[in-house]
Amino acid sequence: MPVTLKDIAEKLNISITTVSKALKDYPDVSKKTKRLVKETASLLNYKPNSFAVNLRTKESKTIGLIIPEIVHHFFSSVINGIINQAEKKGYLVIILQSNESYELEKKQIDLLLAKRVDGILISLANESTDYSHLNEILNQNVPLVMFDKIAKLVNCSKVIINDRQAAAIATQHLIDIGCKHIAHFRGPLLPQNSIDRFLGYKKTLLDNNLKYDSSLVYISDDMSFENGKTNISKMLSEHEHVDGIFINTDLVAVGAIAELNNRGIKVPEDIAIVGFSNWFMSSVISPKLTTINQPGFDMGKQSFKLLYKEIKASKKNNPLVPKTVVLDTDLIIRETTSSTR
Amino acid sequence: MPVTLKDIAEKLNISITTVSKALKDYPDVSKKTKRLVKETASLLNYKPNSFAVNLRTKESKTIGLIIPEIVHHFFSSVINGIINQAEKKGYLVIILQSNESYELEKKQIDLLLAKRVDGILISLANESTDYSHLNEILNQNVPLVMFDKIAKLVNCSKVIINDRQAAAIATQHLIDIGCKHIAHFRGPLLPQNSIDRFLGYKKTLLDNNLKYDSSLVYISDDMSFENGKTNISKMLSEHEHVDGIFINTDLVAVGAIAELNNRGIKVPEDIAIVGFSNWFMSSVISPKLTTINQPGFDMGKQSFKLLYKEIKASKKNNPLVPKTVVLDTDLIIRETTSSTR
DNA sequence: CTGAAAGCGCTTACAG
DNA sequence: CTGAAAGCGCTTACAG
Repeated sequence: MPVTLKDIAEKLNISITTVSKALKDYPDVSKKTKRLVKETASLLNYKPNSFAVNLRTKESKTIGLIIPEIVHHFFSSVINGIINQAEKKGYLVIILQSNESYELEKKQIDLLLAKRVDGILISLANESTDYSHLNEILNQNVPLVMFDKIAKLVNCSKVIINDRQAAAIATQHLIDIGCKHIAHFRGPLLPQNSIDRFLGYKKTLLDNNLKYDSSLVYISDDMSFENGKTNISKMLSEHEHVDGIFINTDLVAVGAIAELNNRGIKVPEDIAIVGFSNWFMSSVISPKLTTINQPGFDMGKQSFKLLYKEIKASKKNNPLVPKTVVLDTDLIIRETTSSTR
Repeated sequence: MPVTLKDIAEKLNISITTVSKALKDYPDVSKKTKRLVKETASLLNYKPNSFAVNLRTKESKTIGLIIPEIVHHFFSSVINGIINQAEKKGYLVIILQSNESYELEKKQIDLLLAKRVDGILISLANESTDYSHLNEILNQNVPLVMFDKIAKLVNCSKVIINDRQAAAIATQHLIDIGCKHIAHFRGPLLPQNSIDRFLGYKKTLLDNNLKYDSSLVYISDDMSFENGKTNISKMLSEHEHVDGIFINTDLVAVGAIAELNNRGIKVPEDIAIVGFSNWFMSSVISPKLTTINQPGFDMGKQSFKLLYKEIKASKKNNPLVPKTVVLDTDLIIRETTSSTR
């Protein structure tokens, strides 16, 4: 049986109240009593029963995190940033994976709300179009922060990168090294970041007086290695002059490069490529991938920090005005866009 | 304010007791009352207060997971297997990262015990030599299952692969394709799987009447890409005839291959390589890496299953005899050991 | 079939 | 400086 306040009180012949106050350093307890209580507590290896504390204080120092996919370099970096920062502030993190499914995401939010976590961090599933489950969180006054894959219309704090700008920088880089016919492998239609990267690509073409041709835009349904291969095959059968591709995510880019290698098409001489995310893998393949570095760890850290502030504020019944933090990205130039291989 | 049993009771003019029993389908409540209570509960959107339930039932349906590193293909697969299986059984998972540090691991175990999780899953940090923190878990009668990086001497259930056998198969494969001077890049000295893989390598050499030369064994301190490059450099400066290397983990192998590529040394013609883990990356580099496939997802799944059984048993005060589950691995032959490139 | 009562282990407003 | 008491929201043994 675990030791309780009662055990300490009985041992010292004082009240439970005094024991509790002594342990929490209330000013109205004598030094002597405090010393005695603390000694006894550590002697008996007393640990407060968190279940009771939770019930009394109505908080569990636990937050929930829902992520589309854990086995994913970017997201696991974000997780790392989150639990790192959370631990510093004394919070634990329950992690759930939506598998890009709206239904699962919804169920998991219910789970976390039933669990009465102190706050929720979420990166949306690609499938999620309806936001009632997210508003449900806000209705219950549970602090919510969205990151990376967000819903613009939900009124909560967000941590994102400037996808449109990053995509513009990537596309401009292809133009700068001389590409004239630039294709784009985009993500699914719904996620905001997939849309923004596409818009950044399109705008940059037009800003440079290059023609935008919608048939040069290919969709990677599940953002996989295979998608990269099939998109390349499709593209090559439909277009002859493509000399550069801006690809929504590194994994697809790696698949694309593999297929180009197979076909003996030279990267970057025949077709230059820029990816997105800066997975570790990208620096290890041949040729090494030029890509946009996305600060996963920092995104996790900032997301928790925002959530933490909201938790504090909501405890004081003093809710914060939602805020959007935009993190910097940078272009990492490697072999798939440099001719000095 | 969240709805409580009391709210429902007052609305229906019955007792809290009856409401509670009706919701849990106790047989001694009339059908009519049950219907009424359930209707009202769903009308008011009643959710049991988990804090109160935890305090009463002394369980939280939450387990803790400590892992050395999250941003790691193998471990993130294990996490995936664990939370997947846990969710099916109605358990949530709190994840912590030890960063391969013994001190952190110890602190995190304290955290989880203070939190009174229903059970703990752990894969040990490389640094951990002392096991008192693990025995502390057992002393408090909290179910514990170790996986992958285990301590043989701790008396709990375990889920592992047969590292020695897998290493033997990898080494034998190098011998079978004709290698005569086989080096080994091993992991740090402490972890059991690093020891076992080394032993499998050594034994296989001897079984094949090849000489075991300890100077052909190099240590990768932090199992990094860089370790692979520096080990290769060191090895090439010390030995001339090496024609095969069995490398403890894929990331190091990828670094090794990169360095060999840089130096114009042909893989597998000059030096053949077998890795360990089957990271996604391994099938994407050039040449593609022959490796041992380690079933991460399944290891997570089995670990949770074992823990779940122990939780059930310990609730009935009927503790299980610790059990070790050994999962199968297989050799994936790719280009770094095949001459048909 | 229904309900009063005890109790899980804390915290804290209040009295002395 | 100390402590009795109420209460957080449930569950369940027991009485009727």
